[in-house]
Amino acid sequence: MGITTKDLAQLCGVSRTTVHRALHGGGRIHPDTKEMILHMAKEYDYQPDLLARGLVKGRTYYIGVVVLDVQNRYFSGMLNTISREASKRGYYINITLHDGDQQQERDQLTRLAAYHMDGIILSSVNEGEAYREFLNSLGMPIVSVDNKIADGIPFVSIDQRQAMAEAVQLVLEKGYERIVFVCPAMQTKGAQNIYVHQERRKGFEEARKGHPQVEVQYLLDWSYLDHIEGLTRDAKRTAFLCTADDFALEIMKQMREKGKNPPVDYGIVGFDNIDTLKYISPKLVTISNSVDRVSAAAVNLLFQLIEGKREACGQENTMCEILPFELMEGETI
Amino acid sequence: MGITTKDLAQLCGVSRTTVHRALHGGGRIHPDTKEMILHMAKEYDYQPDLLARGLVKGRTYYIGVVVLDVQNRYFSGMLNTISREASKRGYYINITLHDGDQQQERDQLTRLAAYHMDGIILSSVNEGEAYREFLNSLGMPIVSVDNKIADGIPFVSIDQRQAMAEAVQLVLEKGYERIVFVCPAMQTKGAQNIYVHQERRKGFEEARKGHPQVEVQYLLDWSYLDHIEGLTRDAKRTAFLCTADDFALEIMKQMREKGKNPPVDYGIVGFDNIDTLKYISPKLVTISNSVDRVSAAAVNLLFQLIEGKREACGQENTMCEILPFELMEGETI
DNA sequence: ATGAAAGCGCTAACAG
DNA sequence: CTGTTAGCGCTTTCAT
Repeated sequence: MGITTKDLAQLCGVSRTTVHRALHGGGRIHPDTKEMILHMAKEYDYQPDLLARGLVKGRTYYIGVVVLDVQNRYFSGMLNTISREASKRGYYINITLHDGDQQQERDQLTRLAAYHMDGIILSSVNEGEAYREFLNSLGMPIVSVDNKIADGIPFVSIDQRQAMAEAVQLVLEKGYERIVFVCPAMQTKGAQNIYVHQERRKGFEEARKGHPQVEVQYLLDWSYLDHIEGLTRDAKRTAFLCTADDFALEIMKQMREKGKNPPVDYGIVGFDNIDTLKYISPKLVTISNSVDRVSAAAVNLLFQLIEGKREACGQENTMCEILPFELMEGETI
Repeated sequence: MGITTKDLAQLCGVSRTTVHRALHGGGRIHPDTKEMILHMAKEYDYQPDLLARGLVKGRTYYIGVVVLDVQNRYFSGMLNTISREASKRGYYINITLHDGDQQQERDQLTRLAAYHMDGIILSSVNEGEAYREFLNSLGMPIVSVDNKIADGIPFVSIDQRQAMAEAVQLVLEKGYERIVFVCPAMQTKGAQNIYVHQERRKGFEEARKGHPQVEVQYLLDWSYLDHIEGLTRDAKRTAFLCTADDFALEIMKQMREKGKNPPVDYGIVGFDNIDTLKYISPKLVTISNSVDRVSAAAVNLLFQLIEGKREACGQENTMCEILPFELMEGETI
């Protein structure tokens, strides 16, 4: 393709080592030689071969990012933040998708390791001890976002349970008599990042305990849209509590077609605060997952691991960061 | 990190070449030796170093994708399609963002070239002869999406002009008396993929020619939202023709706050058919950019260039594909 | 101040 | 059927 250091050396009548010194400033080199070499380098548009450099240096200044899907608003926000944070530090990112497939996630990770990524940010659909072993075997710094994979794997997240509990609190304060908990994601084990949904559900269960007078219904599979209307036919004031904004949007869309809208006909709360919401009316009550902050924190943590060589996968002290969330006001409750 | 072929050779008491043969099946090798080596490879979880392989083979089975931003619905759709199409063929993608910055785009491309990507899919904010030179100097197959960069650079797109012309036709048929052409993207040269907007504008100009009785207004800068209301105060039936759905959504949002909604108070048409629209009511009339088809075609074209070695950057015959678009029915006109 | 030589891990051409 | 050798392009150590 382009010109190599060998070619440059020949053109300048010096050795490759000298060329290297001119380009990187190591050791003593005569100013004139240096200038001449740099001039030639520019002249012939020398570009270092990054594969070769990576091979010998053992680092590539790349961080690998493995997520489910770029089309998901949540992930695309994350990728933007990660990309910018990384490039501030002179790193680039290599984005790959696992599409919710557990094996694909493993494959992507081994490939990224084989390409000598300096670190990994991972939104996993795997978990457990065996997977921890696997991750450790890759021998590279890894930070998990949202998902607690296993003890010893650093992760960054918000307090999902607490967030959901506050949502429940809000709904109860408004006097709703029936809560429908919507979480179809749990059905497809492995095809979603189910950990966060599990946590949200736990938060829900804890919060409802103190309020036995409130009726609770669950919609836990992908046919949830078929049951929405039946649940809003009687006089009981009903609120839908969804573990993701997407579910809430689908419900609102379907109800609107029947001429029913929140907060008059029913109440509804989402989760994540995806930015599609800014175009939606009425404004959905939701919880901001603070994707920017979570992503930025993940990058920071990863760089500590990479550069400070802070025990990447220490068994004892799981490094994790729990960040604040925010209950977003809206018009649907 | 892991084990190398050298280690394996030592462990098995053979040469590295034999190990290589066992793993890749070239040449004659004794079945027993092969089995033994493969067994050992599994045992010690051998993973080839992809940097080293790329260095020697000159190919990485990676294609680089350079786009403005992942958060833009249009690009995220594109990335999903490209990723899936590529992995069907055993390739992976390396996604990088240029954030609308012309220099950053160049930098990303040179870096991707330095990493020996086998090909590039590019949504550019650059254009012209000088840039063509630059792209050619990279010496790798490149396909541009949407944007005709220069003669000789293959590209894939829909017929933007024709699409916009049809939108104009539709608006006129509905009897609107004033058309407001909304295209703030043109203002920030270099910060958007302005080529497509230019084309759309040309399509608009051509289509309006035959209809001098219709009043035409332009909103061509980012303060467009400030002028919306003034344009809908009189009795004239007004339609907004936007060069992107995002602009249309912003307008609808603002108007809704004033209690005005399409199609009663005004008409509005978007462009791109981003998938956020499915949650929006009333349903926006728009033009489907067929992002899936465009992306898939781009990947196909790129693979023809990569594998068939079809003249990557032939001056004479620009390889381009113009795909069909679709005018999407809706309720806002 | 400069150069020679070795090596990263893999592949490929040529011997035996 | 197997091994030896050379080389991808870069960095690094040790000599001069």
